[in-house]
Amino acid sequence: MAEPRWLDDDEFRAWIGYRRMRLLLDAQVSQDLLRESGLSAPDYDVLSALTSSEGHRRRLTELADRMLWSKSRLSRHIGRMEQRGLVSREECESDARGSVVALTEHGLRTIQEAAPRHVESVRRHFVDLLTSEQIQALGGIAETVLARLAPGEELGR
Amino acid sequence: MAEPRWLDDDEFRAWIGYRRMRLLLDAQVSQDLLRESGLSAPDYDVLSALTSSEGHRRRLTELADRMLWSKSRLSRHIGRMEQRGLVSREECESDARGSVVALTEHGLRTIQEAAPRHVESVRRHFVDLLTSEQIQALGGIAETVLARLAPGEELGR
DNA sequence: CGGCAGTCGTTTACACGTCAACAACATGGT
DNA sequence: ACCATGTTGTTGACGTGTAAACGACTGCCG
Repeated sequence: MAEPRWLDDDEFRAWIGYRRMRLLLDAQVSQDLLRESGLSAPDYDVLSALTSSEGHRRRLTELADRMLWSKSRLSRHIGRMEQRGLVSREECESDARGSVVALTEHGLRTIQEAAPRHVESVRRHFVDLLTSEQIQALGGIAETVLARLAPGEELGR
Repeated sequence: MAEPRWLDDDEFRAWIGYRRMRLLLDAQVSQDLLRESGLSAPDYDVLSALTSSEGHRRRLTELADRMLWSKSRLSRHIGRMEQRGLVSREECESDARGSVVALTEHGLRTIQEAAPRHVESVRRHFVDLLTSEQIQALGGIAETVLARLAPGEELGR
């Protein structure tokens, strides 16, 4: 095998820094979320995706695709969240195989209370530490990398 | 609760972009690693940390601290890697409670063959897509965020 | 219509991580 | 030397992710 192009110092710093940031930042934000709102990060993602869906409900496969989760994973997770009363399963009218996942009243209140604290946590450990130039740079970096990994995806609100 | 400072468009783009990049980039790089070298990302991290240790061996707790892993996780993972002949456990001379984890001949060959392919994968999906300004910016971002989460850590080679 | 490839969601078996408890040992003060 | 306290690495119980197989159902083509 030909000698590869090893990473130079800047590249190494960026890659290792990214990996370490990913480890610590996600752990910290998840911990805050769990302590302050009783939600795991995946819980929050599910509730968040449902909140921004029409009628606060969505087909299981649609939801899985949107979240980039496997159907299996989502099915299991929805089962657990259903036990806790955060979401509910409904039959799909147009397809007898299908399931529709819906936000419950309790789930809605939970995400509404969790969201502001979560935003504060993200600010505390991340956004507020960076300059607006850095924020823009990171947005551009993510966009570039994702354009290759997930063509045709938008980072819309 | 007072109305929180919601994220503006740039901040939202950076945060969501980061989260989605983390999801897809790590999945892609891990998949390459497993297909090309038969190693999981955690496997690679362990081998990598051992390779850059004196004598290709290290106390279990030291290794766990360095990797930011729990001792439990490392102990279990070392057990599995031992089964595959990648590492071996030795008794510690200076502390009868202790274990020393050592790279085997097979483990060394494996990481040496895996490294160039892994670097190529990181380049393909990440480093080579970015300008040197973006690489430097990301290094700075990670450094800033980590300074708060892991005070007194260095991103040394 | 009838049949059949394909999709939907669930489930089974397994891999892997965490937390808490544990035995074995180290360490420091008296 | 002795005991209290803390550390080390492993383990059991558990929660959660994946891959593959599955039954139920759809939709299309002959």
